[in-house]
Amino acid sequence: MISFDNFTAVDGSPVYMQIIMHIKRGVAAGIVQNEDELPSRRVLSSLLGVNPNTVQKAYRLLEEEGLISSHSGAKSFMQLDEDKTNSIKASLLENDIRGMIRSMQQMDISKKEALEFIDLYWR
Amino acid sequence: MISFDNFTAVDGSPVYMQIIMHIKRGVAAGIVQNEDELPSRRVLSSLLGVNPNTVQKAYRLLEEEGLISSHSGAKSFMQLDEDKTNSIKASLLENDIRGMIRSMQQMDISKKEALEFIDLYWR
DNA sequence: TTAACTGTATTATATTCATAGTACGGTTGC
DNA sequence: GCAACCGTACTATGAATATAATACAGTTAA
Repeated sequence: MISFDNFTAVDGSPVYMQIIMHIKRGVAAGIVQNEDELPSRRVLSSLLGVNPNTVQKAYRLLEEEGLISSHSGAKSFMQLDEDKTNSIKASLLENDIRGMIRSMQQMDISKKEALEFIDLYWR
Repeated sequence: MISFDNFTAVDGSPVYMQIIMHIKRGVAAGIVQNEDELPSRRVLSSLLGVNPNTVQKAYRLLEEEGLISSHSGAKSFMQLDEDKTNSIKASLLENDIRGMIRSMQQMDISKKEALEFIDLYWR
């Protein structure tokens, strides 16, 4: 069962998008694997304190991406292969890193300083 | 006059927030300084291709933060001192770095790998 | 079999973000 | 003085996000 233990829905972006990202980061980390069972819409919404429709939207979009298989009445499962997993990992990584680098460069921070900051804040 | 040359309004977050961040990053970089003149609401909205109300919202929030002084009929100017500038820089830096580190840790990336990625993507 | 759970769908409401259009009075340079 | 700006304010509209309350049919385990 995919875990949402360390999920915190408070970063400004839509909750349904945060749910999607939580799952994709799990996939990128190898924590979420093919055929893993997803919490039901009702269970997850109650766990996160959000509306079932919000979870349904996240799951629907993931299904449209081909990462989840859902069938009426049955539980939902991850539908992954090596290609999908690799492509998710690569895209998330590049996105996050490029975003942070753009920010730091706009703040006129040097690469050396950036590396030092990361070293400092990493725990 | 504060420049919006390299501004691109397409990162998912609200445009008014992107305007605020653009200015704050300029402050953090030392490019935007005390008493610098801001483009008028109408001029900037037309430059960015957004509604004047969107720019007004960004400016209003910056004024409420004490970073801008506006008076009806007159142009708007930055209102900065060393304390404000330092606090903006520190807060932006910490935010960006912590966000990126959280992402990379969720993806199970090691600190060593993280530093290598930054080194690779920095240009 | 049947009760409990599942996915799915619908309607209604509220808030935020952004747009469009208009208006009013203050400031500034010619 | 006056035209051309400026900040500020308001109403109306629409899309996106999220909530609430139902409803219905498929699946599954006791």
